[in-house]
Amino acid sequence: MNQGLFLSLQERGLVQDFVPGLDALLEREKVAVYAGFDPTADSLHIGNLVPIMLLVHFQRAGHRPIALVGGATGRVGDPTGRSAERNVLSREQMEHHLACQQAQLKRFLDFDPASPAGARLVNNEEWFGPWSFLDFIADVGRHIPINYMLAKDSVKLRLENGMSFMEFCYQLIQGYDFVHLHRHYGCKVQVGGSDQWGNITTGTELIRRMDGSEAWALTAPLTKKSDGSKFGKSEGGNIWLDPQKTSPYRFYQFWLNVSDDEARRYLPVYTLLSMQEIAEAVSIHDQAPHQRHAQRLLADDVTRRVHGEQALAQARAASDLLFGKVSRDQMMSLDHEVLMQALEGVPVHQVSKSLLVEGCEWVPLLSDHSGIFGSRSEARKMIEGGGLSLNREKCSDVLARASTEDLFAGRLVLVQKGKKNFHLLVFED
RNA sequence: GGGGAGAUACCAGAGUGGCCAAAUGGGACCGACUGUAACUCGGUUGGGAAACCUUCGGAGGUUCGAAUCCUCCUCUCCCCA
Repeated sequence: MNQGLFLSLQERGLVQDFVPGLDALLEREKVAVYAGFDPTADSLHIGNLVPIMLLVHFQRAGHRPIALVGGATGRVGDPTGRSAERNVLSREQMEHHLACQQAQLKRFLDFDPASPAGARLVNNEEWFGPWSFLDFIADVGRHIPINYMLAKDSVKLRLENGMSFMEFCYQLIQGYDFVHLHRHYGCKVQVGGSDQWGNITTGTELIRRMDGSEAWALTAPLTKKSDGSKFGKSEGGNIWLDPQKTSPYRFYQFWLNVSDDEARRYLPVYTLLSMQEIAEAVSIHDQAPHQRHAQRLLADDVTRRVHGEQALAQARAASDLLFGKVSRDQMMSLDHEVLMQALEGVPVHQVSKSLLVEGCEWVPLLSDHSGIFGSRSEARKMIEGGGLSLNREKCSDVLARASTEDLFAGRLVLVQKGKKNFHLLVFED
């Protein structure tokens, strides 16, 4: 616990690059530290979690975090890691995105204005909004050599295929954010993902040239999955923090499904557990890898922090229902409310109850009537292959007919296509 | 502007008059195994219970019969100006 913040971040695998002297600075004084967030979507996603966790660690060590949402930078567009110019968002869209992201950030950081380490939330639109282009190039542009800007990877890589002047200027905009925060909030450190290194150092460079003052930077390694594929995506796309976009159940499942190796690496990065606690957990995990102790710990911790205790409980209940050893009878006896919560996010298909009375066969019911299967053959083949379960009981008879006995809660049937694809069939009057 | 090659299912890619709903590989999905894993193995991958129907860039044509031959059109790639 007495270990310095910097060393502890290093130990957790949160340090990729840093400006020398940062270590000493953090021991010497309490500073303000900022991280920026791009308003490209109406929710943050788990890729944003790393810079957020960095800010959290800083705050816990008594430093003041500043979360910057990029109203201005969002209008320009960061060229980093992009091969083509991206679409520009409308102003209304961006306002909406910013508001959503701000609300999410408040879950992680303590914004108590009375505390010396109370977090601040700023929008760079505030200082860029009223500024004219001429003023900007006169006040800021004169201080930076174009060779310096051209040398950045984000620019170099794009010179071949061309990039707009707007995107070229991006690093200056972000760089000036740092200058502004340095002047008005005494911000001395910027943190971000390692892809932001170029943009961040433009900021420290500007501070040096414009104010003759020193500033520091720290970047965290970009999280990569062990197979090298991109982190934060699943079948359904990005894993968002917004429960409307990624249900707590999906979110929980994402973490629960990471590999052993990933779980080991993610625990220090995405949770606040001490290294000792993590070491103990990993040791328990290694004794019985199939129990996936590490994944459970990770999923519990992250889901709890992002979605809260209640959502976590529901996500776990849903996981038990869908993957646990819940039999048909047990399921039938479950409380309707609990069940519906557990099944939140499962696609719902409505069909007429009259089909049931007629004793309709399952095959047309699951294809023509509900659209769960694209065609009858597909449904039939799935049944023949043993891949269909109704209410967690395998259905192997192609000619089976639906009856009222198959319903739970009077009107529902849980259809399971293979192991992981669930659909809820609702019989309407 | 001139010459050549090509367009086949989710992708890649065989097939050049009937045996073609179309080889093979990849992907995807399912099953067994398993840890809601990896690996491996097996299956499925246009519709239809079936007869059979609709598909091989588009539109016509030849033929008993066309992915396959002919005509036109659209698009792609390559070479020469």
